[in-house]
Parts: sequence; structure tokens; C-alpha cells
Amino acid sequence: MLDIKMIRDNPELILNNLEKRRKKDYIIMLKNLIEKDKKWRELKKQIDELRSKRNELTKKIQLLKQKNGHEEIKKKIIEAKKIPEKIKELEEFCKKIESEKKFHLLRIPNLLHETVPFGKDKEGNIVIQKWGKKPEFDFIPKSHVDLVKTYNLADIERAAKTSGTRFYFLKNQLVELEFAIILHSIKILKKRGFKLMIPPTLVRGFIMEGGGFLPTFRDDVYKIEDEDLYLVGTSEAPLVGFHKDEILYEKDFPIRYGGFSTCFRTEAGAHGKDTKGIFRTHHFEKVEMISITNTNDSWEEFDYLFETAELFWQSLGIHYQKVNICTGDIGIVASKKYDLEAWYPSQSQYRELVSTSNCTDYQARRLKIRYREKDGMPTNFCHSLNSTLIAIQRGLTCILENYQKEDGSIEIPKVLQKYVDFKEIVLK
RNA sequence: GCCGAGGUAGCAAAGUCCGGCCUAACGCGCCGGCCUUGAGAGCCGGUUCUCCAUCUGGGGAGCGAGAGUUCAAAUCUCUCCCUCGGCGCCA
Repeated sequence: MLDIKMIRDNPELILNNLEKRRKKDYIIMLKNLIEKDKKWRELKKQIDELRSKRNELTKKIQLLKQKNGHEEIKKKIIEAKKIPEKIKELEEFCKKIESEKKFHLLRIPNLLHETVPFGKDKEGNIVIQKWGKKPEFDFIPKSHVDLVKTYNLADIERAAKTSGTRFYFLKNQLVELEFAIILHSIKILKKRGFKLMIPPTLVRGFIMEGGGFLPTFRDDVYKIEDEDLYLVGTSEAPLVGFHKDEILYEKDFPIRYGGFSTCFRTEAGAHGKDTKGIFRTHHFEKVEMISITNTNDSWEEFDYLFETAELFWQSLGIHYQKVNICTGDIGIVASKKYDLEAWYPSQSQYRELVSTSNCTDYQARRLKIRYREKDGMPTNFCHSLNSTLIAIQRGLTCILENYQKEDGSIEIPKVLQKYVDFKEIVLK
């Protein structure tokens, strides 16, 4: 959420920024918002004046009571009685305008950092760096879908029976690898100064709203029937919501949380995309990083988060590229976003494994997460950042594909070997 | 799920029975000023959000959330949420 005062004071600046996203809707929204805000302020003024008058009369009545001025009191009360209904009427109207104002304010995206490349869609993303060597295979590499089937590492057919499409039973060595990955993640997260968390996977509506997942992405999340509870699409929601309504101390920054949770996504709008295997599913486990910083240090922290993800993937020896996500592809919450895309030999393309975002004060303003230097000093909205470390099932697909050997076996990455009692996956 | 106790500002804590000098006390912390060689103590002012004016200022809202009663609600009524304790149920 943007600061309404900033919008009032610099409408052109906001407009210019929104134009970069090349969506007419945002411009219309902004126009509507400014209109509603103006109307709201007019109404507020009227209401406040009426209240002021009422308060004045109330005080007079009180004084008269002490002096026993019965006749005067009657007159004043008759006069005062007329005011509340006027206030009520205006207030109802004002509330309507206010909710319309909020409707727009909640949907207007964050301001983009100046280094975000301009672009219409995915095609506009800029590769800034590559790490490692693209692996070469003397044979035709199999897809993770085939590998999983061959080695009996997941059962997707039976999952369809119990749950429908985009579900899976993870099996055998893949289960062990998942736990190995979690342990390996924890090690790196601790070393990098993250406090570990396993957050709730059901959160209230206002937490989803605070994180920017609602109202815009309502179709992408599951909701519990008849309750104000949502299944999280990422632990980012509860981890950022963790500090809702708090005033933090600047000396504690950066606050870093490493969260592990199951994530649930409807994948609405992804029909036909990655339908096979465990690459894109309704349900997966993810290790996520969250940082809360002051307003000055978030860009440094942004790099730190991405660097942490890089260290993790480097430790697994996965060849990847770092991508600066463009204005048309970035989403509403982030001010800037880097993706880490790894090489998938069966597809001969890079696929997203990690997404690192600096949300600046967009989430913090919604969630009222503030900080101050010391008690008594003025408060400021924090900056919040998030990054994937690994979405485990997707990470597994990447590992399987990249570690397959010509003889059909799958090697286990060195760093994970100490957590499992096998060094490779072979046919039995 | 049942019973009980609570929810007041950065923290802590009165006020709630009995509506109105509540401008939400007193205190702690913090910020600014005075004083001081310096610090402390002491004294004065400030320390939520919001609207208008922005040099001094003037309103309004805010006591878990919402609705109601009233000229007037932290205070009375209703609904809901949350926290803590006890019992029950249960992985």
C-alpha cells in the first residue's frame, strides 16, 4: 500500500511510476483514488465540524446542569438532538467513500525501483549474471517426470485418486532427500543470521491482505469454508504478519527469519502449464527467507538475501542465471525482484527456482509494522523483504535432472550425502 | 466445547460499579529546553492517528472490533475477536 499523503503531494510521480507497468487499469485506479480521497476529505471536514458543534453543546449542557438552568437545558438538548442524525447520515456516506478509496488503494501496486528494466512481459526480463557451467550430456537427459517414474520416487496417479490433479505422494529416496535438503537449508540459514521458524499455514484474512496476497490474488489461494482463514501460498504471509501492529527497535535490524512451511496454491490461471510431475503443484514445502529492515538498508539486504540463495544453490552445484524482473512481470508488491533460474537439461531452458523481492514499505504500511531508533523518537514504517531459499519439490526436480548419469543412475549432491545413507539412486 | 479472569498509549498502570471538570491520572523510558564546567538531580514542555492551516495554530477520532442507548460512552446494553487460567476432548 502506498502512502496516501505521498499520492496527494506527488500525483505525477506516482502516475509516471505506474505508467511503467503498462496497465491502463492502474492509471484509472489512481484517478479514482484521488477523486475519492478528495471527496472523503470534504466529508470528513463536514462531519468534524458537526461533531465540534455537538461537543460544544454538550459542554454547555453540562455547565448549565451545575447552575440548575432547567429551561436553558431543555432548549439546548432540543438543539443538540438534531445533530446526531445529520452526523449519522454523513458518516454512512463517508464510510462508503472510504471503502471505495481503500478498494483502490489496496490494489495500486508498489513504486518500482529505478533499476527495474522496462518491459511488457517475461520477455523483458534481463539476465544479469550466470553462475557455473551449463552441464553437458552425452545422452538425451530425461525429464524429472520420467526419472521420478523410473525410480518410483513419487506417485502422481494415486494422488489424483485421493486429491486430484497437481498432487503427488512423494516416495522413498525423494522423501529422504527432502529432509536432507531441509537440514542443509537450516545450516546455511543459521550461518547467515536467520532465526528459524515454522509458522502457521492458516492465517487470517487481514494477514493475507497485509502481505499483499489479498485482494488482488484472491483466486490463487485456498480459503477455509465459513471461516476467515486462508491456506498460505508461502510462509512469507505469516512471517511478515508476525510483527503486525508492532513498533520495533532499529538496533534489532535487520531481523531475519528462515521459515519452513507447506504452501498451498490453487494455480488458477496456470492451466496446461507444467501439468506433469511435481514441478508445479497445489501443495509443496518451501524454505523461505524474510527480512525486516529500516528504510535505508533494505537494498543492501536485498542483495544479501539473493546472495544467500545463491550460496545455497552453488553448494548444490546447480548452474543458474540471475534475472532482473522487468516492470511488466514484477507483480504488485515488490519494488524490485531478482529471480534465480536454474538450468533444466530436459527442457533446455532456465526455470525459476528463487524469487527475491524488496517490498519496501508496501507490506509494512498495510500491517502497521513500524520502528523507531529509541523510545520517544518518531516512528517509521519498516521495509520488508523476502526470498525463496528452495521450494523443495521444484528443487528436487532440478537436482534429479542435473544429477542424472548416462548409466541411468542419479547421483546425490555431495553436500546432501551426509544426511542420507545412499550416494546415488539406482534401479533395484 | 464449558466456566472464570482479562484486553486502556513505547512499557507499566488507574479510571469501568455510580455516563459529564477524562484535556485518559500517577509512574517508567525517551526527546527538546532551562539550570550545570560536565553529568545527575530538579523544573518546564513534548512523546497515537487524522483533517484544515502550516511561522505561532485550530478541530476530530482513539481505551480489543463492531453495533446500540444518550444532548453526552473508556464507563451502560448487545454481538463478535483475542489473551491467560481451570475443566472437558484430542494428535
